[in-house]
Amino acid sequence: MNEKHGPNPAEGAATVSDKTREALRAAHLYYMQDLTMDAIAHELHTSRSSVSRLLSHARASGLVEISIHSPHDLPSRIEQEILTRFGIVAHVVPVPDHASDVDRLDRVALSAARILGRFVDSNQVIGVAWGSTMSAMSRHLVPKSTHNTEIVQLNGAGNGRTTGIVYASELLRRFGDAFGARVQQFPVPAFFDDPATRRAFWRERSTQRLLDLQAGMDVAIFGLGSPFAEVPSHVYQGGYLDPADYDGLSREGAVGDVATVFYRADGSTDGIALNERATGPDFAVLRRAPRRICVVSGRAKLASLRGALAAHLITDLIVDEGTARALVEH
Amino acid sequence: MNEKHGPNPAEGAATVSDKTREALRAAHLYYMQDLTMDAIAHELHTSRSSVSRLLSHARASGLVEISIHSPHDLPSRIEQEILTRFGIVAHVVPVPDHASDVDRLDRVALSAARILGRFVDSNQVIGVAWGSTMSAMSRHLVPKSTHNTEIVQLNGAGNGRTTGIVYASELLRRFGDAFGARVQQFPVPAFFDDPATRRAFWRERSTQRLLDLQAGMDVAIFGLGSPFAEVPSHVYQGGYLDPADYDGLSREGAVGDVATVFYRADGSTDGIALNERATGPDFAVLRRAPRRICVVSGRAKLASLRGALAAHLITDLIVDEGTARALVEH
DNA sequence: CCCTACCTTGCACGTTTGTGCACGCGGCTT
DNA sequence: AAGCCGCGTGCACAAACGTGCAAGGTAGGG
Repeated sequence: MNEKHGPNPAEGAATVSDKTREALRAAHLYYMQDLTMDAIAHELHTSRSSVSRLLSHARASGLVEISIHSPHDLPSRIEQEILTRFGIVAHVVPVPDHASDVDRLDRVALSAARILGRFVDSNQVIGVAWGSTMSAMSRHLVPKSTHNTEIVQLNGAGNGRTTGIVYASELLRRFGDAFGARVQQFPVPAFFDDPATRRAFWRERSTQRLLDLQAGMDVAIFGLGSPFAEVPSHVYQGGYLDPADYDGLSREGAVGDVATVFYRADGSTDGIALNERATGPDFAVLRRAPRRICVVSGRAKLASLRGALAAHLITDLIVDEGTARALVEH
Repeated sequence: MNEKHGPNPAEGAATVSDKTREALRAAHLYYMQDLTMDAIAHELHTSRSSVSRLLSHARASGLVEISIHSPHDLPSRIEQEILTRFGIVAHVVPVPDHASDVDRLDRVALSAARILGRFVDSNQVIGVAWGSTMSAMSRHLVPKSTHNTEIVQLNGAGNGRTTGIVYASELLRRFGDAFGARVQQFPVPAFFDDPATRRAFWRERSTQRLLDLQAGMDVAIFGLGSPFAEVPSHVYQGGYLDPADYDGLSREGAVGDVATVFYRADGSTDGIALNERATGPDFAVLRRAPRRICVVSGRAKLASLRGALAAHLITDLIVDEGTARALVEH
């Protein structure tokens, strides 16, 4: 309801850098020297609670980075298997089999958000799709300061009448904030009603500028849609598609989509009529990005995932354990 | 009450890798997904205490790595200053000014041990000196598995009648264990009584082999001795040097030593008689190592540090804050 | 086969850490 | 000037965590 903007340039500049400096020192003392927060509070002439908060801040703002290395002599069997079978790097997120789908998605998204920092760097163009997975991720991003990096929206988000999902602009803004990057919105609906409108729009110079950015992406980040799964992705709930569309997709054998562009189990897209109205990048464009990070959770998306792999859309996969296991089981 | 779930009824060799695997999973759940230990215990079908121990193991064995990045737009003033003034990379360890010398040394050593992992890698020869600083470090090393790496003792350690300091062999063994590296002992006293003995010994083929290794070091790690400080380094306490030696050092203007080799404030070593009997590598040899990591704590070693800098012995410095500050103050 | 020594586990307790709340200090508005 | 508002602080309590200890289980040797 309220805007929490407030860089506060007046006295904020000194304060914020001061706080960071203290947080840095607290982090050193806590993580490098194993002091208790009490001891740190004493050294910093403040209270223990403030130290607790300072350390929270240090973690949340990426001053402290916690990474997990599996020893080289003990590689994850599944990740190894995925690498040899599909030629992509997998990050398998451990989630118990009995977890609910929403739990699973949250936990995968949280892990993904924390891994993401490794892929993002200065002077990059980063494409971000839009969906429930990306939305969950956006809430947990660990900031990392970069220069001259741009966040580009990959597909339109249509109007805002969604089911509690944050709007695309909010999502993009979170990515931009986390990395100190400029954000390029793509103010179009998820699907045009008429292919002709799309084509016309695509000829606009402002659209062209954005498409050019997309074509030069260094990193793309996206989830997968799976239109015929028991729990359809949220793109299919917002009223973006009507029964006729579904019939069409079904007839054409579509098994999933990436940023509103649909594909079949073998990765092909030709002849899927709905794609003429979609707003996401053509796969040929998408594949020009050297790193293409896909975040998936839930066995319901297995068919989608297989299709996306067949289409070579993925170079790095972040996936829950159950789905990963199902993927490598023949 | 227990043993409700026996995953591996028959086992033995698998237990250690099993434990690591579990620790890895626990670490993922704890550090990437922010679950509580309780929740993890439930997912792993064990008790909370076991999870606590599992996570301790994960940290202690280097499965989990915690690093601290100061943001690029907020570099530590002191580290920056040292870089421009001396051309070396400094890691300043925050320690309150009122800390005792032993505290200071412990805390710097702890930090240094945790930073060390960044410098160690496979297929390297790593020279390690011997002293109270290195001893303290050795107790906190974070394991990192490497292949074909060797730890080489830089200077002799004499007999074992030391003041509660672990013997050199123990110290070296700890380094070797931490990195899965072979250890090359150097079974000689810290100082020979007679320069001729040293020269003779140096001609031995077994000694030559070790000297060759030293000459090909990739990394050297050492503390600094400061013979004339209020609290002399432990090399000067073990009865290695007698009053005549001290007189000689004093006359020659020695301000410190690296691995038993003494130098003056300007970094020169020529004409310091004691060096003829020392067992550490000549500075010309030492300087062939591309990375030379020096760990220092306490203002008492400031003169030593200045001399070592003048001699260009250091490429990476790990130092407590007070000493760092004193170093850059003119 | 049994015994012993060692290792692992879970429990119980004390310590350490996270967080809602009330207070106090500016700054900004009226 | 007064008052409101936002922010940071410390307190107090609850939650989470670490660890000594004793019970049980395993391996290895007699």
